[in-house]
Amino acid sequence: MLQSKLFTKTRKEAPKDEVSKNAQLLIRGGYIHKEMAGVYSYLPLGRRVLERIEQIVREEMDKIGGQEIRMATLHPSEPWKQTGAWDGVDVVFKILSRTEKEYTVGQSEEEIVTPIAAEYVLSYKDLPVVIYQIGQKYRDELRAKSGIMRGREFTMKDMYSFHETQEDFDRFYAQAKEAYLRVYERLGLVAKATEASGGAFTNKLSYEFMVLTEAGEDDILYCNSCSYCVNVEISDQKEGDTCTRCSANGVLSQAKASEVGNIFDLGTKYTKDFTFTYKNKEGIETHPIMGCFGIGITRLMGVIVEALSDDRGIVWPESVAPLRVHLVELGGADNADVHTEAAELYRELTEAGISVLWDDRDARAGEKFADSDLLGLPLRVVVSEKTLAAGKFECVERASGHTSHKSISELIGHLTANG
RNA sequence: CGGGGCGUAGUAUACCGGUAGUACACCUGCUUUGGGAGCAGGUAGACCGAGUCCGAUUCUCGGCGCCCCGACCA
Repeated sequence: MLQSKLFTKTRKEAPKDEVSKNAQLLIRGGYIHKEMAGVYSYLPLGRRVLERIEQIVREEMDKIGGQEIRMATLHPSEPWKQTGAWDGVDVVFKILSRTEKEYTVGQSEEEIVTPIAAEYVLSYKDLPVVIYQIGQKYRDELRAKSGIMRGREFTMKDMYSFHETQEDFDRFYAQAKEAYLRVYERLGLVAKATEASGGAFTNKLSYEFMVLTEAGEDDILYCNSCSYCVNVEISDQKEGDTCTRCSANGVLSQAKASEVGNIFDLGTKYTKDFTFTYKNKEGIETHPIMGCFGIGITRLMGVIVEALSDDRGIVWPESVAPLRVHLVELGGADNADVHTEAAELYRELTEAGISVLWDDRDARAGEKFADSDLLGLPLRVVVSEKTLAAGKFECVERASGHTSHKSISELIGHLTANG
């Protein structure tokens, strides 16, 4: 990708109506565009990041048997009235058509997925079923805030599972928990599986997956010795208390965190609402047990920026960076050899399957470096008169600042070995 | 939804009851070239409506929008 052709530009200053770090940096970098409070469009670089996050989530969901679907965005009001959400859940958007017919858009999609599953699950032999989608969600929040971390429109992976027995549900629930932790690890985040309230339909606990960040909206208590972590909303303990779950007498610390996923036992709430039954081994109509598993894709993107950026800009982990290499050509407009060398490097890297943003603009070094820091691609490779003379390119890792000098073959070897 | 704040070029800001200045960005030219360059010239702006006033971007009221705190977030 040529930076001179990229239609977005960086800017020095963030718009004054954005206070959150994630929105400031993402707008300055040209990753996103604000449409209105809580609603953002994702521009070429931002879209690439989202797609990479989605792909990691997709791979991990597929590994535990998830089958991806895509549900409708526009929904009839009837199923929402059937479950009580139309009048009972105040974040549900209500749309009135010109013929006065009522519609809504999904804020979570039990109302849509349950009837779909019911159509195909007729026998205990058809269970379990695990289906998910990655798509837009809409919530009529009274107040959007924190940039892309809490909007009225956002991207979520929502997965639903249907089971014959509680034991089978519990087995899958444990698998899902592990899959979630793998997702966050691959994204370069440290997430804690946090005990939280189970919501409206169960007395059981649920897990929220929390990433420690000052930008978060939740407060959690976590043990410094074991993996125990709990949302303060449901905890009767406090900071400094001894952890009751671990054998090592760990101490609880309190911290701000952002919820980037949750997994719920829905019991038979929805399968009963939609009279979804299957015939069990005895031939008796039975309601499946249902689970719901969410991951906030756009929120994850915001959390990654919040958690990993520094005072010069964004620092993308290798796993989600929009492109791997920022090829920065210095003085190429006045030195044809530099430009030719940069073009050659661009060609070879691209042919080796490595994604490259080539800063081929006629701009000064300071501006290019500042832009490079802001955009936050993992590896900057500089081509200039200096590097031509040295016969090696200057390679700087964005995250660590570590600098090395490599030939084309060394660079490609390095990137393909770690790719 | 309660409370607070803010709406001036693409972005960030200044001043002002007499129609607006600066910086960056953008366009033209020259110089410069390893950490957001310099000079010269240029394009571009008062959220909407009503009121007060000879005159409103400025004051008042209403609307809309945006931000923050809180509440809310099955």
